[in-house]
Amino acid sequence: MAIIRNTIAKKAVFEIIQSNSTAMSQTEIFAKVNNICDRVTVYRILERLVKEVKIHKIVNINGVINYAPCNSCEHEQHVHHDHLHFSCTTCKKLTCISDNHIELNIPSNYQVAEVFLTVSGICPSCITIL
Amino acid sequence: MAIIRNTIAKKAVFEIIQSNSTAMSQTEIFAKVNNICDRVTVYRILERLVKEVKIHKIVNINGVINYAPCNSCEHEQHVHHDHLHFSCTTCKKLTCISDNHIELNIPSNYQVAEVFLTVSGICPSCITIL
DNA sequence: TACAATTATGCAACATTGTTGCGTTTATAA
DNA sequence: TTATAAACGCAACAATGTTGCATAATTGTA
Repeated sequence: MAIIRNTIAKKAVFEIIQSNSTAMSQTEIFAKVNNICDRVTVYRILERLVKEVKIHKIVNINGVINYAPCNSCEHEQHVHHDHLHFSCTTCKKLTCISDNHIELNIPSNYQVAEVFLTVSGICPSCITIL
Repeated sequence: MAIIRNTIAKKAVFEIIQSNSTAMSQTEIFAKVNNICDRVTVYRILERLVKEVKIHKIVNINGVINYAPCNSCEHEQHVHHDHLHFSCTTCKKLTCISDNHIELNIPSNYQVAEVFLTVSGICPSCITIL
């Protein structure tokens, strides 16, 4: 069985993700990590944090993978029934919005793992700039 | 005003997308195009078809952009309230599933453009293989 | 405290996906 | 048939993500 290590770089990456109000891409995270570790290491740390269910992956509308802390993930199924992601087409930021209910109507021969509800548009701060 | 041309390559790409049961990536489409045109041309054709609202873009859970025909897109707002995308983690195929209702509860200071509802998991054909 | 085991890292190289510039070709309207 | 703008090919580039392998670091155990 694998022993999980809590390294300096891993702690730093997790801290960065947790303290940010929006989801972050690997590029953004690496920029904030201040050369504490290699680019590849960031990828590997993110992979581990996802596996440990400390963060989760969200794809924004451009196809860039973003990471957000898993605060409200108490349920083992990891299905976010009240969780929505807003993907801003202007600043490309990905924001989590709670209190959204989804009713799924999927044929029973599909095995559902995760539900991603992403809304594209313009976020409040970009609207005010316009 | 731009004149839209219906070239051989464009017709071929559209035909490929329409005749496939699942959404397709640029790579898959290019593979089926049989060297009728360049890789870059496929990208440009896809871009045009999206602009003409003949196909639409969907991002699968890996971040790869997929394209599907726009059959049920009658409404100009282009918001799919009854449309869901199933992203298979095994075969990576993206399938459209209808008859799903989403109730959105987004703060009014956000300007919504499109809604993407993607469900990851295992599709029927991959379940039977397992 | 020192050591062994194995997890984690750095570096280099590569793979995939998508984009841009520019000169040439081609479809369409007149 | 021809002019013109749209579409294309090619080459080069950019961004994002992955893999292999040798080295470093952490943690449990002696």
